[in-house]
Amino acid sequence: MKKISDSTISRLSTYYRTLSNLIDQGVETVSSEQIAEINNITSAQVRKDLSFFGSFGKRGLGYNTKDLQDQIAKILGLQKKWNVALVGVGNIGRALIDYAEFKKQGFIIKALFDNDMQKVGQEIGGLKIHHIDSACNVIKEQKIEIAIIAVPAKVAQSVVDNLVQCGVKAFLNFAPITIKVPDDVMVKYENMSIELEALSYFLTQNEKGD
Amino acid sequence: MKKISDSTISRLSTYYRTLSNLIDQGVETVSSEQIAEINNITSAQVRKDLSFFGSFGKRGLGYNTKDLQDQIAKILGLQKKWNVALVGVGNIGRALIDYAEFKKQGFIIKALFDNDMQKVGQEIGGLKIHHIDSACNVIKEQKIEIAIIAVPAKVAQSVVDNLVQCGVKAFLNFAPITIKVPDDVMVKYENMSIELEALSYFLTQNEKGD
DNA sequence: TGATTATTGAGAAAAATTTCGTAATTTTAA
DNA sequence: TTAAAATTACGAAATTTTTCTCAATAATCA
Repeated sequence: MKKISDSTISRLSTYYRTLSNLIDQGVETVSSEQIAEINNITSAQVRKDLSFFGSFGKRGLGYNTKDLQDQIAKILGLQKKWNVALVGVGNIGRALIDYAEFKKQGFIIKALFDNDMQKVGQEIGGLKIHHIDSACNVIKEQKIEIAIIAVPAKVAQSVVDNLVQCGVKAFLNFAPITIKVPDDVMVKYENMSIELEALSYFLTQNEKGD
Repeated sequence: MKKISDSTISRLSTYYRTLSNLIDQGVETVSSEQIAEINNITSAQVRKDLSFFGSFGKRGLGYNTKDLQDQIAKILGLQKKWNVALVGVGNIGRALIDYAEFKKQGFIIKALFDNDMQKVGQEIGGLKIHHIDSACNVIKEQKIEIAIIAVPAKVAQSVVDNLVQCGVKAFLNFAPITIKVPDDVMVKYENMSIELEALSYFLTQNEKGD
Protein backbone atom coordinates (compact mmCIF):
# COMPACT_ATOMS: atom_id res chain seq x y z
CA MET A 1 0.00 0.00 0.00
CA LYS A 2 1.05 3.56 -0.71
CA LYS A 3 2.98 5.06 2.18
CA ILE A 4 0.70 7.24 4.27
CA SER A 5 2.30 10.20 6.00
CA ASP A 6 2.84 10.31 9.74
CA SER A 7 0.80 13.50 9.92
CA THR A 8 -2.17 11.82 8.33
CA ILE A 9 -1.94 8.94 10.79
CA SER A 10 -1.72 11.22 13.80
CA ARG A 11 -4.66 13.27 12.55
CA LEU A 12 -6.66 10.06 12.17
CA SER A 13 -6.03 9.51 15.88
CA THR A 14 -7.45 12.92 16.68
CA TYR A 15 -10.48 12.26 14.45
CA TYR A 16 -10.98 9.02 16.33
CA ARG A 17 -10.93 10.89 19.62
CA THR A 18 -13.28 13.55 18.25
CA LEU A 19 -15.71 10.89 17.11
CA SER A 20 -15.62 9.18 20.51
CA ASN A 21 -16.56 12.44 22.14
CA LEU A 22 -19.35 13.12 19.65
CA ILE A 23 -20.74 9.61 20.10
CA ASP A 24 -20.73 10.13 23.89
CA GLN A 25 -22.74 13.28 23.31
CA GLY A 26 -25.25 11.33 21.25
CA VAL A 27 -24.30 12.93 17.92
CA GLU A 28 -25.00 10.58 15.01
CA THR A 29 -23.83 12.55 11.99
CA VAL A 30 -20.91 14.89 11.51
CA SER A 31 -19.46 16.85 8.59
CA SER A 32 -15.78 17.15 7.72
CA GLU A 33 -16.18 20.86 8.49
CA GLN A 34 -17.27 20.09 12.06
CA ILE A 35 -14.43 17.64 12.65
CA ALA A 36 -12.05 20.24 11.25
CA GLU A 37 -13.39 23.03 13.42
CA ILE A 38 -12.96 20.96 16.60
CA ASN A 39 -9.35 20.27 15.71
CA ASN A 40 -8.31 23.64 14.28
CA ILE A 41 -7.66 22.35 10.80
CA THR A 42 -9.41 22.56 7.41
CA SER A 43 -12.21 20.35 6.18
CA ALA A 44 -10.25 19.63 2.99
CA GLN A 45 -7.53 18.16 5.16
CA VAL A 46 -9.99 15.89 6.93
CA ARG A 47 -11.48 14.65 3.67
CA LYS A 48 -8.09 14.14 2.06
CA ASP A 49 -6.82 12.15 5.06
CA LEU A 50 -9.83 9.86 4.90
CA SER A 51 -9.64 9.56 1.12
CA PHE A 52 -6.40 7.57 1.35
CA PHE A 53 -8.39 4.76 2.90
CA GLY A 54 -11.76 4.92 1.19
CA SER A 55 -15.03 6.87 0.92
CA PHE A 56 -16.83 6.88 4.21
CA GLY A 57 -19.27 9.77 3.91
CA LYS A 58 -22.54 10.63 2.19
CA ARG A 59 -22.58 13.68 -0.08
CA GLY A 60 -24.85 16.39 1.19
CA LEU A 61 -25.00 14.74 4.62
CA GLY A 62 -21.62 14.00 6.14
CA TYR A 63 -20.37 11.00 8.08
CA ASN A 64 -22.11 8.65 10.47
CA THR A 65 -20.12 9.01 13.66
CA LYS A 66 -20.18 5.33 14.65
CA ASP A 67 -19.39 4.08 11.16
CA LEU A 68 -16.49 6.44 10.75
CA GLN A 69 -15.12 5.61 14.17
CA ASP A 70 -15.25 1.92 13.30
CA GLN A 71 -13.49 2.54 10.01
CA ILE A 72 -10.72 4.53 11.68
CA ALA A 73 -10.39 1.91 14.40
CA LYS A 74 -9.92 -0.67 11.67
CA ILE A 75 -7.33 1.48 9.88
CA LEU A 76 -5.33 2.18 13.04
CA GLY A 77 -5.62 -1.33 14.38
CA LEU A 78 -7.54 -0.29 17.47
CA GLN A 79 -10.04 -3.12 17.31
CA LYS A 80 -7.74 -5.38 19.26
CA LYS A 81 -6.00 -4.90 22.58
CA TRP A 82 -2.24 -4.36 22.49
CA ASN A 83 0.05 -5.87 25.09
CA VAL A 84 2.52 -3.29 26.32
CA ALA A 85 5.62 -3.51 28.47
CA LEU A 86 6.93 -0.58 30.45
CA VAL A 87 10.69 -0.42 30.87
CA GLY A 88 11.95 1.86 33.61
CA VAL A 89 9.83 2.31 36.71
CA GLY A 90 10.98 5.82 37.68
CA ASN A 91 8.88 8.95 37.98
CA ILE A 92 7.65 8.98 34.43
CA GLY A 93 7.18 5.24 34.24
CA ARG A 94 5.14 5.11 37.42
CA ALA A 95 2.86 7.88 36.14
CA LEU A 96 2.24 5.95 32.93
CA ILE A 97 1.18 2.80 34.76
CA ASP A 98 -1.88 4.62 36.04
CA TYR A 99 -2.50 6.60 32.87
CA ALA A 100 -6.12 5.76 32.19
CA GLU A 101 -6.04 7.02 28.63
CA PHE A 102 -3.82 4.11 27.53
CA LYS A 103 -6.15 1.44 28.81
CA LYS A 104 -9.12 3.27 27.32
CA GLN A 105 -7.51 3.06 23.88
CA GLY A 106 -6.74 -0.63 24.31
CA PHE A 107 -3.07 -0.43 25.25
CA ILE A 108 -2.74 -2.71 28.25
CA ILE A 109 0.42 -2.62 30.33
CA LYS A 110 1.18 -6.26 31.03
CA ALA A 111 4.78 -6.19 32.21
CA LEU A 112 7.16 -3.91 34.12
CA PHE A 113 10.94 -3.98 33.84
CA ASP A 114 13.74 -2.22 35.64
CA ASN A 115 17.43 -2.84 36.27
CA ASP A 116 17.38 -1.61 39.86
CA MET A 117 17.54 -4.68 42.14
CA GLN A 118 15.80 -2.64 44.84
CA LYS A 119 12.76 -2.37 42.60
CA VAL A 120 12.82 -5.85 41.08
CA GLY A 121 10.28 -8.05 42.82
CA GLN A 122 8.15 -5.14 43.98
CA GLU A 123 4.60 -4.93 42.77
CA ILE A 124 2.82 -1.88 41.32
CA GLY A 125 -0.78 -1.89 40.22
CA GLY A 126 -0.87 -5.68 40.40
CA LEU A 127 2.22 -6.06 38.22
CA LYS A 128 5.52 -7.44 39.44
CA ILE A 129 8.67 -5.61 38.39
CA HIS A 130 11.01 -7.93 36.50
CA HIS A 131 14.70 -7.48 35.93
CA ILE A 132 15.39 -6.30 32.41
CA ASP A 133 17.73 -9.24 31.88
CA SER A 134 14.83 -11.69 32.04
CA ALA A 135 12.79 -9.63 29.60
CA CYS A 136 12.66 -12.15 26.75
CA ASN A 137 10.84 -14.79 28.77
CA VAL A 138 8.24 -12.39 30.08
CA ILE A 139 7.78 -10.84 26.66
CA LYS A 140 7.04 -14.20 25.13
CA GLU A 141 4.77 -15.31 27.98
CA GLN A 142 2.78 -12.08 27.95
CA LYS A 143 2.85 -11.72 24.15
CA ILE A 144 4.22 -8.18 24.47
CA GLU A 145 3.99 -6.22 21.20
CA ILE A 146 4.94 -2.68 22.22
CA ALA A 147 7.51 -1.43 24.73
CA ILE A 148 7.45 1.97 26.41
CA ILE A 149 10.99 3.09 27.19
CA ALA A 150 11.22 5.30 30.27
CA VAL A 151 14.85 4.75 31.23
CA PRO A 152 17.74 7.24 31.31
CA ALA A 153 19.16 8.25 27.90
CA LYS A 154 22.48 6.55 28.62
CA VAL A 155 20.94 3.08 28.66
CA ALA A 156 18.00 3.56 26.26
CA GLN A 157 19.78 2.26 23.16
CA SER A 158 21.03 -0.91 24.82
CA VAL A 159 17.64 -1.58 26.39
CA VAL A 160 16.01 -1.27 22.99
CA ASP A 161 18.67 -3.47 21.36
CA ASN A 162 17.85 -6.13 23.90
CA LEU A 163 14.12 -5.96 23.32
CA VAL A 164 14.56 -5.99 19.55
CA GLN A 165 16.43 -9.27 20.08
CA CYS A 166 13.40 -10.55 21.98
CA GLY A 167 11.23 -9.70 18.96
CA VAL A 168 9.63 -6.41 19.98
CA LYS A 169 8.89 -4.35 16.86
CA ALA A 170 7.41 -1.13 18.27
CA PHE A 171 8.71 1.33 20.83
CA LEU A 172 7.49 4.50 22.44
CA ASN A 173 10.61 6.21 23.70
CA PHE A 174 10.62 8.86 26.43
CA ALA A 175 14.41 9.01 26.73
CA PRO A 176 15.91 12.11 25.13
CA ILE A 177 18.00 10.31 22.52
CA THR A 178 17.54 9.05 18.97
CA ILE A 179 17.40 5.27 18.88
CA LYS A 180 18.78 3.07 16.07
CA VAL A 181 16.67 0.10 15.07
CA PRO A 182 16.39 -2.26 12.08
CA ASP A 183 14.06 -1.28 9.24
CA ASP A 184 11.24 -3.52 10.38
CA VAL A 185 11.11 -1.91 13.83
CA MET A 186 9.47 1.43 14.61
CA VAL A 187 10.32 3.94 17.32
CA LYS A 188 8.05 6.85 18.18
CA TYR A 189 9.29 9.64 20.40
CA GLU A 190 7.73 11.48 23.29
CA ASN A 191 10.06 14.33 23.99
CA MET A 192 8.73 16.94 26.32
CA SER A 193 11.81 19.16 26.21
CA ILE A 194 11.48 19.54 22.46
CA GLU A 195 7.98 20.91 22.78
CA LEU A 196 9.01 23.28 25.55
CA GLU A 197 11.87 24.51 23.39
CA ALA A 198 9.42 25.19 20.58
CA LEU A 199 7.48 27.35 23.05
CA SER A 200 10.72 29.05 24.05
CA TYR A 201 11.42 29.82 20.37
CA PHE A 202 7.90 31.19 19.92
CA LEU A 203 8.09 33.44 22.97
CA THR A 204 11.55 34.66 21.96
CA GLN A 205 10.33 35.54 18.47
CA ASN A 206 7.39 37.44 19.88
CA GLU A 207 9.60 39.50 22.15
CA LYS A 208 11.79 40.43 19.20
CA GLY A 209 8.75 41.27 17.13
CA ASP A 210 7.36 43.79 19.65
CA MET B 1 11.16 37.11 9.78
CA LYS B 2 10.18 34.35 7.40
CA LYS B 3 8.10 31.69 9.07
CA ILE B 4 10.27 28.74 10.03
CA SER B 5 8.61 25.34 10.03
CA ASP B 6 7.81 23.46 13.22
CA SER B 7 9.88 20.53 11.99
CA THR B 8 12.94 22.71 11.60
CA ILE B 9 12.52 24.06 15.12
CA SER B 10 12.12 20.64 16.65
CA ARG B 11 15.16 19.38 14.76
CA LEU B 12 17.15 22.34 16.08
CA SER B 13 16.28 21.06 19.55
CA THR B 14 17.69 17.67 18.71
CA TYR B 15 20.85 19.24 17.27
CA TYR B 16 21.19 21.19 20.49
CA ARG B 17 20.96 17.98 22.48
CA THR B 18 23.42 16.26 20.16
CA LEU B 19 25.89 19.11 20.59
CA SER B 20 25.54 18.98 24.39
CA ASN B 21 26.44 15.30 24.30
CA LEU B 22 29.39 15.85 21.97
CA ILE B 23 30.70 18.69 24.14
CA ASP B 24 30.43 16.43 27.20
CA GLN B 25 32.52 13.90 25.32
CA GLY B 26 35.13 16.54 24.60
CA VAL B 27 34.42 16.76 20.87
CA GLU B 28 35.26 20.20 19.48
CA THR B 29 34.32 19.94 15.82
CA VAL B 30 31.48 18.14 14.09
CA SER B 31 30.23 17.84 10.52
CA SER B 32 26.62 18.05 9.37
CA GLU B 33 27.03 14.46 8.29
CA GLN B 34 27.89 13.38 11.85
CA ILE B 35 24.99 15.31 13.36
CA ALA B 36 22.73 13.74 10.75
CA GLU B 37 23.98 10.24 11.39
CA ILE B 38 23.33 10.54 15.12
CA ASN B 39 19.76 11.64 14.47
CA ASN B 40 18.86 9.37 11.55
CA ILE B 41 18.41 12.19 9.06
CA THR B 42 20.36 13.59 6.08
CA SER B 43 23.21 16.07 6.25
CA ALA B 44 21.46 18.28 3.68
CA GLN B 45 18.59 18.55 6.12
CA VAL B 46 20.89 19.65 8.91
CA ARG B 47 22.57 22.30 6.74
CA LYS B 48 19.27 23.57 5.36
CA ASP B 49 17.78 23.90 8.86
CA LEU B 50 20.78 25.93 10.01
CA SER B 51 20.82 28.02 6.84
CA PHE B 52 17.55 29.70 7.78
CA PHE B 53 19.39 31.41 10.61
CA GLY B 54 22.88 32.03 9.24
CA SER B 55 26.16 30.36 8.28
CA PHE B 56 27.74 28.76 11.28
CA GLY B 57 30.24 26.30 9.78
CA LYS B 58 33.62 26.31 8.09
CA ARG B 59 33.89 24.74 4.65
CA GLY B 60 36.10 21.71 4.64
CA LEU B 61 36.01 21.51 8.42
CA GLY B 62 32.52 21.49 9.87
CA TYR B 63 31.09 23.22 12.93
CA ASN B 64 32.65 24.12 16.24
CA THR B 65 30.46 22.31 18.75
CA LYS B 66 30.41 25.05 21.37
CA ASP B 67 29.83 27.84 18.85
CA LEU B 68 27.01 26.02 17.18
CA GLN B 69 25.41 25.14 20.49
CA ASP B 70 25.53 28.80 21.50
CA GLN B 71 24.00 29.86 18.21
CA ILE B 72 21.16 27.36 18.55
CA ALA B 73 20.61 28.39 22.17
CA LYS B 74 20.27 31.96 20.97
CA ILE B 75 17.83 30.97 18.21
CA LEU B 76 15.66 28.87 20.51
CA GLY B 77 15.81 31.33 23.38
CA LEU B 78 17.54 28.89 25.71
CA GLN B 79 20.01 31.43 27.09
CA LYS B 80 17.53 32.53 29.72
CA LYS B 81 15.62 30.56 32.29
CA TRP B 82 11.90 30.19 31.72
CA ASN B 83 9.39 30.30 34.58
CA VAL B 84 6.90 27.51 34.27
CA ALA B 85 3.66 26.72 36.07
CA LEU B 86 2.28 23.23 36.33
CA VAL B 87 -1.48 22.94 36.38
CA GLY B 88 -2.90 19.67 37.64
CA VAL B 89 -0.96 17.76 40.26
CA GLY B 90 -2.13 14.25 39.37
CA ASN B 91 0.00 11.30 38.28
CA ILE B 92 1.46 12.94 35.21
CA GLY B 93 1.89 16.31 36.87
CA ARG B 94 3.71 14.86 39.85
CA ALA B 95 6.13 13.01 37.55
CA LEU B 96 6.90 16.22 35.70
CA ILE B 97 7.80 18.11 38.88
CA ASP B 98 10.80 15.84 39.32
CA TYR B 99 11.64 15.59 35.63
CA ALA B 100 15.28 16.60 35.67
CA GLU B 101 15.45 17.20 31.93
CA PHE B 102 13.26 20.29 32.22
CA LYS B 103 15.48 22.01 34.75
CA LYS B 104 18.56 21.04 32.76
CA GLN B 105 17.15 22.89 29.74
CA GLY B 106 16.30 25.97 31.81
CA PHE B 107 12.60 25.39 32.32
CA ILE B 108 12.01 25.98 36.02
CA ILE B 109 8.75 24.96 37.61
CA LYS B 110 7.88 27.84 39.91
CA ALA B 111 4.21 27.28 40.70
CA LEU B 112 1.76 24.42 41.12
CA PHE B 113 -1.98 24.66 40.68
CA ASP B 114 -4.87 22.31 41.23
CA ASN B 115 -8.60 22.58 41.84
CA ASP B 116 -8.78 19.80 44.41
CA MET B 117 -9.12 21.41 47.86
CA GLN B 118 -7.50 18.31 49.36
CA LYS B 119 -4.32 19.10 47.47
CA VAL B 120 -4.36 22.89 47.78
CA GLY B 121 -1.96 23.97 50.52
CA GLN B 122 0.13 20.81 50.29
CA GLU B 123 3.76 21.16 49.33
CA ILE B 124 5.66 19.12 46.73
CA GLY B 125 9.34 19.59 46.02
CA GLY B 126 9.35 22.83 47.98
CA LEU B 127 6.40 24.27 46.05
CA LYS B 128 3.00 24.94 47.56
CA ILE B 129 -0.04 23.89 45.57
CA HIS B 130 -2.30 26.87 44.88
CA HIS B 131 -5.94 26.80 43.93
CA ILE B 132 -6.40 27.43 40.24
CA ASP B 133 -8.75 30.33 41.04
CA SER B 134 -5.91 32.36 42.50
CA ALA B 135 -3.68 31.68 39.51
CA CYS B 136 -3.40 35.25 38.23
CA ASN B 137 -1.75 36.58 41.38
CA VAL B 138 0.80 33.80 41.54
CA ILE B 139 1.50 34.05 37.83
CA LYS B 140 2.27 37.74 38.14
CA GLU B 141 4.35 37.32 41.30
CA GLN B 142 6.40 34.46 39.86
CA LYS B 143 6.54 35.95 36.36
CA ILE B 144 5.22 32.72 34.87
CA GLU B 145 5.70 32.53 31.09
CA ILE B 146 4.75 28.95 30.24
CA ALA B 147 2.03 26.70 31.66
CA ILE B 148 2.04 22.91 31.53
CA ILE B 149 -1.52 21.61 31.45
CA ALA B 150 -1.90 18.20 33.10
CA VAL B 151 -5.59 18.30 33.98
CA PRO B 152 -8.44 16.09 32.69
CA ALA B 153 -9.62 16.85 29.14
CA LYS B 154 -13.02 18.05 30.37
CA VAL B 155 -11.54 21.07 32.14
CA ALA B 156 -8.46 21.75 30.01
CA GLN B 157 -10.04 24.39 27.78
CA SER B 158 -11.45 26.41 30.67
CA VAL B 159 -8.17 26.20 32.58
CA VAL B 160 -6.33 27.53 29.54
CA ASP B 161 -8.92 30.26 29.00
CA ASN B 162 -8.29 31.40 32.54
CA LEU B 163 -4.54 31.46 32.18
CA VAL B 164 -4.75 33.29 28.87
CA GLN B 165 -6.71 35.93 30.78
CA CYS B 166 -3.80 36.12 33.23
CA GLY B 167 -1.44 36.78 30.32
CA VAL B 168 0.14 33.37 29.76
CA LYS B 169 1.09 33.03 26.08
CA ALA B 170 2.55 29.52 25.87
CA PHE B 171 1.13 26.14 26.87
CA LEU B 172 2.30 22.57 26.85
CA ASN B 173 -0.86 20.51 26.93
CA PHE B 174 -1.01 16.89 28.08
CA ALA B 175 -4.81 16.69 28.05
CA PRO B 176 -6.15 14.73 25.06
CA ILE B 177 -8.10 17.59 23.50
CA THR B 178 -7.44 20.37 21.01
CA ILE B 179 -7.37 23.75 22.75
CA LYS B 180 -8.61 27.04 21.24
CA VAL B 181 -6.49 30.09 21.91
CA PRO B 182 -6.06 33.58 20.43
CA ASP B 183 -3.54 34.05 17.61
CA ASP B 184 -0.82 35.41 19.86
CA VAL B 185 -0.88 32.36 22.13
CA MET B 186 0.76 29.03 21.32
CA VAL B 187 -0.22 25.55 22.45
CA LYS B 188 2.03 22.54 21.95
CA TYR B 189 0.73 19.05 22.50
CA GLU B 190 2.12 16.04 24.24
CA ASN B 191 -0.20 13.24 23.36
CA MET B 192 1.02 9.81 24.26
CA SER B 193 -2.00 7.94 22.91
CA ILE B 194 -1.43 9.40 19.46
CA GLU B 195 2.07 7.99 19.31
CA LEU B 196 0.90 4.60 20.54
CA GLU B 197 -1.79 4.60 17.89
CA ALA B 198 0.83 5.30 15.25
CA LEU B 199 2.64 2.20 16.49
CA SER B 200 -0.61 0.28 16.37
CA TYR B 201 -1.07 1.36 12.73
CA PHE B 202 2.48 0.33 11.90
CA LEU B 203 2.12 -3.11 13.49
CA THR B 204 -1.23 -3.64 11.81
CA GLN B 205 0.21 -2.77 8.40
CA ASN B 206 3.10 -5.17 8.91
CA GLU B 207 0.78 -8.03 9.80
CA LYS B 208 -1.19 -7.44 6.62
CA GLY B 209 1.99 -7.25 4.58
CA ASP B 210 3.25 -10.67 5.67
C1' DT C 1 -42.15 18.45 -7.62
C1' DG C 2 -38.42 21.60 -8.47
C1' DA C 3 -35.16 24.77 -6.61
C1' DT C 4 -31.90 25.55 -3.04
C1' DT C 5 -28.57 24.28 0.22
C1' DA C 6 -25.19 21.20 2.19
C1' DT C 7 -21.59 18.27 1.68
C1' DT C 8 -18.43 14.61 -0.14
C1' DG C 9 -14.77 12.91 -3.27
C1' DA C 10 -11.25 13.42 -6.37
C1' DG C 11 -8.22 15.54 -9.49
C1' DA C 12 -5.59 19.90 -10.08
C1' DA C 13 -3.06 23.63 -8.25
C1' DA C 14 -0.42 25.72 -4.78
C1' DA C 15 2.58 25.68 -1.02
C1' DA C 16 5.88 23.70 1.87
C1' DT C 17 9.62 20.69 2.71
C1' DT C 18 13.40 17.85 1.50
C1' DT C 19 17.01 16.47 -1.48
C1' DC C 20 20.31 17.43 -5.06
C1' DG C 21 24.16 19.56 -7.51
C1' DT C 22 27.95 22.38 -7.38
C1' DA C 23 31.01 26.31 -6.46
C1' DA C 24 33.76 27.91 -2.67
C1' DT C 25 36.74 27.09 0.98
C1' DT C 26 39.71 24.64 4.23
C1' DT C 27 42.71 21.00 5.61
C1' DT C 28 45.77 17.26 4.70
C1' DA C 29 48.94 14.62 2.03
C1' DA C 30 52.30 14.07 -1.55
C1' DT D 1 53.84 24.06 -3.21
C1' DT D 2 50.35 21.65 -5.50
C1' DA D 3 46.86 18.10 -5.69
C1' DA D 4 43.37 15.61 -3.33
C1' DA D 5 39.88 15.13 0.08
C1' DA D 6 36.43 17.06 3.06
C1' DT D 7 32.85 19.92 3.87
C1' DT D 8 29.73 24.09 3.89
C1' DA D 9 26.28 27.15 1.67
C1' DC D 10 22.90 28.01 -1.35
C1' DG D 11 20.01 28.02 -5.39
C1' DA D 12 17.48 24.60 -8.10
C1' DA D 13 14.95 20.45 -8.59
C1' DA D 14 12.19 16.95 -6.75
C1' DT D 15 8.98 15.39 -3.63
C1' DT D 16 5.45 15.70 -0.33
C1' DT D 17 1.68 17.86 1.79
C1' DT D 18 -2.02 21.00 1.86
C1' DT D 19 -5.49 23.68 -0.26
C1' DC D 20 -8.59 24.64 -4.00
C1' DT D 21 -12.20 23.74 -7.36
C1' DC D 22 -16.05 21.68 -8.91
C1' DA D 23 -19.05 17.84 -10.37
C1' DA D 24 -22.02 14.57 -8.03
C1' DT D 25 -25.37 13.57 -4.73
C1' DA D 26 -28.45 13.94 -0.73
C1' DA D 27 -31.59 16.48 2.16
C1' DT D 28 -34.71 20.30 2.86
C1' DC D 29 -37.81 23.87 1.76
C1' DA D 30 -41.11 26.39 -1.01
